[in-house]
Amino acid sequence: MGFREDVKRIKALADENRLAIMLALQHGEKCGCELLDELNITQPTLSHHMKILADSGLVDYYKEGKWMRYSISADGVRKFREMIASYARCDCETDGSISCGCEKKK
Amino acid sequence: MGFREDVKRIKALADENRLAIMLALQHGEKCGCELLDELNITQPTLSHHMKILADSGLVDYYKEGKWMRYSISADGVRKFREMIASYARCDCETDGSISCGCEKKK
DNA sequence: TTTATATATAGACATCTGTAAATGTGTGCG
DNA sequence: CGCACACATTTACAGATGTCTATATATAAA
Repeated sequence: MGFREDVKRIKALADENRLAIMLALQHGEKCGCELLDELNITQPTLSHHMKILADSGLVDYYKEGKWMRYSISADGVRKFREMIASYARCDCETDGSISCGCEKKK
Repeated sequence: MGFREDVKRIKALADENRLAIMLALQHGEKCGCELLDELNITQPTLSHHMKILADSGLVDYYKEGKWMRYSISADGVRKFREMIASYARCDCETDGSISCGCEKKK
């Protein structure tokens, strides 16, 4: 029972501004100042959100001159969706190959 | 730009106990007292979490005698994953049929 | 009816979270 | 160098969230 890391990653997406950022990045790389133009938040707040998204693995980044270039991590979003699917699924979707150690009681 | 409802649904999954509950329900219906045995929380706290999961649409429920029977909502988890995928995806995964009104600036 | 069981609600409280103002760091230009 | 721009960090604070205790409601059994 160690869901802490998954909770942290899910929380990365559990914010209106961070959802808007994910959409804004879906058509390619952008720098912080471009994102700032699209969101009604201050620069420190954006910096805060980008750190959370980057830490979660959903967003990649690199520095170019004085700009930070942000982009969606293809691998990050794929793994994220797989993680979500491991919790948000029902019995009719399990393939039977996954052991969970559960016992029916009574 | 109204992500409030999506944020609310994502937050429903952003908690360690609620993740544990989703796993506990993956093999079929359970009542509250069964879930209580598996989680180290008090009954009011479980009641609180079940309300959040039910409100999000991830969990179905009905009352039978003095028991509340909880189960994963097949439709709920499917729609949830689709919602997640609309945010957690990259350019290489878009099919081009989705208009977003974005303009390339500069 | 009394008692036990299952669940919900109300209230209090500590912690977490998003936000902005102020400040610091780094880069590039003149 | 001095200055402007892009971004990060620190600090403070209001509001949200998870948790419990206490209490209420509902169902069923004795």
